Amino acid sequence: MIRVLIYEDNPQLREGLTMLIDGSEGFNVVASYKNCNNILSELKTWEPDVLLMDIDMPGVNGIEGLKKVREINQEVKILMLTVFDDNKNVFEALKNGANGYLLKKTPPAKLLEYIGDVASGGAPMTSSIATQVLKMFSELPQQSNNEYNLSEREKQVLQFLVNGYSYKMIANDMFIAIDTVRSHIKKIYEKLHVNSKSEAVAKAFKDKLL
Amino acid sequence: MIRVLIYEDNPQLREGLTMLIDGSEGFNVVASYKNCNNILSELKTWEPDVLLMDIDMPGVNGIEGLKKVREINQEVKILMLTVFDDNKNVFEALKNGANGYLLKKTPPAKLLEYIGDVASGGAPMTSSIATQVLKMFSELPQQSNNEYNLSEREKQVLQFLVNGYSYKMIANDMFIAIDTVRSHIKKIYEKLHVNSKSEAVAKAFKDKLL
DNA sequence: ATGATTTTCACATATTTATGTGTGTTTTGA
DNA sequence: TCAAAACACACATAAATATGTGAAAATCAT
Repeated sequence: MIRVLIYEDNPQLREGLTMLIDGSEGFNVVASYKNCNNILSELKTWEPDVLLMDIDMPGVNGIEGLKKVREINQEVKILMLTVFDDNKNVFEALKNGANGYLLKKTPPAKLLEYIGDVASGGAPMTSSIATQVLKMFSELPQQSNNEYNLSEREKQVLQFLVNGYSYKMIANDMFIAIDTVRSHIKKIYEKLHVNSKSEAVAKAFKDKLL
Repeated sequence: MIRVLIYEDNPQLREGLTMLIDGSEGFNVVASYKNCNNILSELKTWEPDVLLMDIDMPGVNGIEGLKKVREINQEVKILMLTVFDDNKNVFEALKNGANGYLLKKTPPAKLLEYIGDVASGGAPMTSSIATQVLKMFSELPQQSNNEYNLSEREKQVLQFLVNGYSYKMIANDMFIAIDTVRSHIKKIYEKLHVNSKSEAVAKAFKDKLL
């Protein structure tokens, strides 16, 4: 028996969801609320397996509710529900540990399947949500093949620079003379086409050199 | 009629997939290959709607094949197939524009459904793949709430620092005296708890301040 | 084996940066 | 309206950085 707790501000939809889920074999709606203002205590009371959480709710919205729950409970599965596949919210929800993300227009049969999925450790997403997730991934900065041919020693020095070390500190930590540090850094600047420490550091971050 | 092109090195599986898909209403396997060494010309020849691409293949592997295709073609839908849900490969594939990611153990009926999904613009993923994707998201660095209370002017100056400007250049571009730049920077260092330009730049990147 | 690259160090110097201590306006929030 | 920031500027000085030139050992690749 999968214990489901529902957060949904629209009374009709809340009722509908409850009827649908509660009326199905193996599912049990333990409670439903119109906002998640008291979500933490409610969670403790009902000990659900799955949370169905609307995104757009007055008061504490779904994302905030999600965060609150995840601060104290990593176990309960959380399925986000939304009308629109709003890019920003999807991203926020997934980052904060939602287990799945469904559009409200998902057909009832699918919805039950998804709830079962998530309860058993899966991560259901409607197709359109998954499309967005993939788009986000493909928009991630490509691991730059930027090949500056830094030597091992030069990479080490650059790492120190990134960590905010002065020449003196680098010399100490690497057991070499400060003039050697200088010459390494001069070479690094040549290879990176920069001419200051901060530019080198910036480039190291931008191009993920380390 | 959905035109499917298959890349799979295992002959049994290749045959099996072809039989299954070709024998189904609305699907047509235009060709199948055991590696993607000549994928670009084959793509041109067959003009498929969907590419079924195995990840682990001798010669050019699936990820490489994917990259090759996406360099010249953003239209064709690409479904990655794999035995294991290997974290690294999933990530690489999604970053490089795969449209979906399936485990080979996916039941035939589901497989056909997924191919149909992807052909119509969806992004099918098996539940276990989706779980991994979500895990990656939740492991992304949280958008730092780091509130250093930098003033507008200070943010501008920091931006210049990140871009490798010297005090002199900043003074020029901001139409203020170099001593003013100094005092801004001193304040910035206080707020960021650093005491050098490169540390400030590094912190700006790490904490995504700009 | 040997030419190329890397790593190491030295000396010199101009520029930039970091830090301290002030002084004054202007903006902003309580 | 009044204190607290923010913004602007000045002068001074020690420290760090950037740049040049040169050169010897160690390591690598063909």
